[in-house]
Amino acid sequence: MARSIWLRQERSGRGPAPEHSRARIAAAAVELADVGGLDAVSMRKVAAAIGAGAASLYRYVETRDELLELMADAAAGEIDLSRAPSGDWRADLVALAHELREVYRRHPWMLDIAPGRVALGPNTVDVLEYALATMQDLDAPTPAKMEAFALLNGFVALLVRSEKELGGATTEWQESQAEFLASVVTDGRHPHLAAAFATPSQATPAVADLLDSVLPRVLTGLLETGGDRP
Amino acid sequence: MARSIWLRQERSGRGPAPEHSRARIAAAAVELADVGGLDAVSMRKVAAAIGAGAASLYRYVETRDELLELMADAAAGEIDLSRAPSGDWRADLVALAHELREVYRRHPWMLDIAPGRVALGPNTVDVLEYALATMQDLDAPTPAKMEAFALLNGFVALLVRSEKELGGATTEWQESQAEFLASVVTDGRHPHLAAAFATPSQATPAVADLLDSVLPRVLTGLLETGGDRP
DNA sequence: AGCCGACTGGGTACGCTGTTCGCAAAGGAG
DNA sequence: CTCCTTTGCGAACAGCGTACCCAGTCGGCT
Repeated sequence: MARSIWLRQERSGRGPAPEHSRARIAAAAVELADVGGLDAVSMRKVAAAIGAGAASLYRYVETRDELLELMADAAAGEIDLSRAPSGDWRADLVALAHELREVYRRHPWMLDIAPGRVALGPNTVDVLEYALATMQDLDAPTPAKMEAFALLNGFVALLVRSEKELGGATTEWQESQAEFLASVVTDGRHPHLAAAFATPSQATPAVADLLDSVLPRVLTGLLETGGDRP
Repeated sequence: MARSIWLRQERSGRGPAPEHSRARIAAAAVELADVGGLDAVSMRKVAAAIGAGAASLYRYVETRDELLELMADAAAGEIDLSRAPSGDWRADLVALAHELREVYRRHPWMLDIAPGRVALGPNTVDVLEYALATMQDLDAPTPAKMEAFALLNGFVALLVRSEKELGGATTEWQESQAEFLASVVTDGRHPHLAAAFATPSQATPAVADLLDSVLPRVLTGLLETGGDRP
């Protein structure tokens, strides 16, 4: 069984010192991904970015997936955990969600990484520790707290994903999607969908910030088993 | 701009009749993915599965992504939409979520496809139409209903993802993750995490079915703007 | 009836990918 | 000073998505 990259030390003592560092490699990879998406993160390109040969990268990382782990954890490291928990766990978690959202916005490729494997590294674990600290006075079973954290993460990812799809420049792909949708709307067999598109975008309330409106409700529902009402 | 595959007709009239069909191709690709994941869905393998040359696939599909669209829509077609809306939109949406979850469970590769591009095809659009029909008596702005559907989808995906990670056979990767976690727990700098793992899994309530417990709350929060309470 | 032109199937090839292997060079430990 | 571990990396391999081109096939028009 292969040990996690975080359990292998960077320097092995003997032999020549490595010319690069995990941090530098991760930074280079993140930069590439920020510009060209995850597809731009190939072993050859990352190696070239730090001025190394492609095969040399494998001295630092066992597979490409491990490189992605490095990147994800580097991104998690951007979250500011210095603010002490206020005592209001709901507010603290929502604040954490905001912070997380900024990370997702800065590094959209995280959306293509996160779903698959959660991949905890040192920084990710620190974030989890912070979330648990936030909930320390809350009387809820530990698994529920874990689920709450996972849900928070997934919820934020979902939000950023949809805001990336809706807003922003209209891609060619979106246009062809819209064209198909138009043909569906006019085929007569989808009345509700047609009605939905007939309304003149009735004063769209600027997509209320679901982070502040819905997330607290979700967390409450998940963590406060007390006074349940249907 | 390239037209959506759903706007191009399968048969072009002139010339020899195609030897295969989109449905057959999609079915073969789905079968491959069910067994070996999305990685097993290569143009060459799919082509071989239907007894064709690799290059021939491009007569039916413009890119591999379009093939994935075919697959996703085929999966969406497995959802049973025959039950008429009951009048209780919440119950109907939860039932739809259950149906959706079965699809995700049957076709885990959907989890690696859905996040990126929502990719509406004929079947997907039918599901959306059904969801809207379910909410027709509900007095909420159309965009909110759309968000609710997207959220429902994302929520189900999130759930299936976590149940796939937690349950099931312990992979080698999970073991190395656990090993790292153990080292973190014992390093003394993560007290809350340590405490979380110290509790003897206190009567884990079998991960209550979040679909029935949390989803209705989320939907309520999103769609019922009335009597708001902090 | 015959032919033209549009269409399908698919072999081949290109550039890219992740990864492995083997070897030369380098430097700490004894 | 020597030995042995470790590093860097050129070359190679299998597999990928995709473009190109040619041969063969058939529908529609004349």
